[in-house]
Amino acid sequence: MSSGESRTGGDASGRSHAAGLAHRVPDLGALELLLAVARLGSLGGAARELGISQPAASSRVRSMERQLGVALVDRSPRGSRLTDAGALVTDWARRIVEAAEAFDAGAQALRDRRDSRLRVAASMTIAEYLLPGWLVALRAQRPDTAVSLHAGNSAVVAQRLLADEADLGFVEGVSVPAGLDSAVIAHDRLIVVTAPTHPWARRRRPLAARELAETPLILREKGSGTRQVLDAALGGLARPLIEVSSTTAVKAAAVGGAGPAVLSELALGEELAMRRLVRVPLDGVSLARDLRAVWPTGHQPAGPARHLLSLTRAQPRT
Amino acid sequence: MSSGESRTGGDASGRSHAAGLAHRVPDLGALELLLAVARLGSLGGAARELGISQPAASSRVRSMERQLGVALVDRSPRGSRLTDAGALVTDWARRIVEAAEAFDAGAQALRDRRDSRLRVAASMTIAEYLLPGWLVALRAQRPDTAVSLHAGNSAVVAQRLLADEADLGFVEGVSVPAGLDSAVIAHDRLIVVTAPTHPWARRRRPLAARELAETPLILREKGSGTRQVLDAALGGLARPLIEVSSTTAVKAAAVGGAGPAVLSELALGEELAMRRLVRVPLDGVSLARDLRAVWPTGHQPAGPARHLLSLTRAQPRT
DNA sequence: TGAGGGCATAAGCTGGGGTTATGAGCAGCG
DNA sequence: CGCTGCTCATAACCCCAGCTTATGCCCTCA
Repeated sequence: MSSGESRTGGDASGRSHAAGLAHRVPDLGALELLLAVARLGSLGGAARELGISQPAASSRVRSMERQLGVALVDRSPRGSRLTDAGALVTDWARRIVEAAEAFDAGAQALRDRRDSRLRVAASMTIAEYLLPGWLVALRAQRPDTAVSLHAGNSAVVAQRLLADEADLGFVEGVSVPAGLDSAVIAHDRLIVVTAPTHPWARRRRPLAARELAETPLILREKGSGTRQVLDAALGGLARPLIEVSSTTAVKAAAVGGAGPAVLSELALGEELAMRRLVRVPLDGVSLARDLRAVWPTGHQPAGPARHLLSLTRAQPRT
Repeated sequence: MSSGESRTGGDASGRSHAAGLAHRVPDLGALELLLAVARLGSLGGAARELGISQPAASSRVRSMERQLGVALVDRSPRGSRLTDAGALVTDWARRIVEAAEAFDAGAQALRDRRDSRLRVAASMTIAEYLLPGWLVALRAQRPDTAVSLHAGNSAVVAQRLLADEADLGFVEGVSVPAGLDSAVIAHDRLIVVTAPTHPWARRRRPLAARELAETPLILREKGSGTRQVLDAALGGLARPLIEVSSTTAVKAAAVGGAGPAVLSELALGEELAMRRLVRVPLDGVSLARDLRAVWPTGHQPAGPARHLLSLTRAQPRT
């Protein structure tokens, strides 16, 4: 423990800010409560909706205000309305709660494995970024559909479908595995990104295919959908600088300045918006790829599978 | 209680699922812990990083696994690695934690009001959707910059800047208030959306400007940036079906099927992706608008203001 | 074979969040 | 004009989730 003590003083380098997040952000229950208050205009009403007592709600909101150092609701003898700051906080809180809903829907699908009526197999990128949203939507419309989820690469997805261990699959590879029918549900594109400090970040002239092929890149492992597409586009030439097994690890390496990386734009929303990574324009190579729903040839999706499929269509191009 | 029971049937309805979210989703502390375990490959290491004891970390992860009904980490005598399911869960968890970081950065800015070195005034849409991300990035680069935030419409932003109550402003209106210099930092667009059940959702032919002007719409109140742009584009003709004072309320009404709504595409990411709302193509009207940073004429942003400004540039068009 | 890192178990404390019971401010109505 | 009904606040009490320290086992490596 003494070693622990001695370290504590240093306050964990740059990460000290993130460390106490949980102490500075109200917990999910409190945020849900705040949303309910916003919607219903009354502490007591919100309490009833969440199945707790009115004093509990009152004290919880109060302690949230103390924690944030900001008045969130105007209490009056005939109801409670959000303050200006409260409205803003509530909007930010909603993002957390929505992320939590997606988490919940996903986690439920990982658990339900046994008796589920709809068994889904999906590639990692889709399972990470798209599926939770679909599951939330599905649950909203058909709350009683138990879904199970298995994530793996294209080969695994195909295998599970053909072994009747899954009813519906999603793949992101460049080709559709044999024995499966498919429908395109969205378009994705791989993009080249670097840390803002990298020389390429300031390039104006688009990168040529050859340059990309000749430069060592941070990449997903061979066999991943992302890698397949890139190799195909470059003619199998992609040179790995580092090879890692998750999108997250690729991003971490790129943000850390290890070098240029190639990633699905699906995975890069936040990083691009916050400029932790910047996109490098590319010329002469098309890294577009289709995201597809797949199912065993002949077995048109029906029932819950068909319903989920209908939710995934027409991903808008913003 | 009994009275509570009887009422519950009424409006809770679809929302019943959301009620217990906090019981089904691990709290932020647990999620942070999971991320640390993923990054460090060891429970004890993660515990040290978060400043808690190793048994605390162990038990916390265990109870998280119990709660989710899924094994998340493979413990071995020489470290812990995520299981496949654990990797997926961790990725979903990261979204929650990121939303929480944005929340925290925003909340901090609402609190710091007093002694802050950088005072920001922003329009609602920007404060809601863009600013928290910028603040997170700013904090990552300059952890000691205390920022304060005041949200209001363009007029309020201008007033605060001119009264030297703010150092930097952000507006979304159609024109730049007098006395201010500005720089375009991003492009936004208003779009027409309806619930998927609305007849317009199935339209193939784009909507003409006249049709839009003649149809009663769910709108933000007069004076809001959104409304200004729409009125300008239609020649002051927009007919309100319902007028509400927050983006959220507009979305809620639209999702509920009250009618078509006009909203910033910034506000609609989730809703479009999950198809709670669908976009109606529009023809002959340009609802594009610039988002601008503004400051008192002559007072070029310097110091922290300049730095924040540099983070906001070049919002990528996806 | 002993040192060290990693995880688990056990026993005990603390506090946040819950409950019930009660009071007080304000609106609307017979 | 005072009752009824809605709101929120305060007080006193309880419980358990999550923390701590102390310990032990397992495995690896020098």
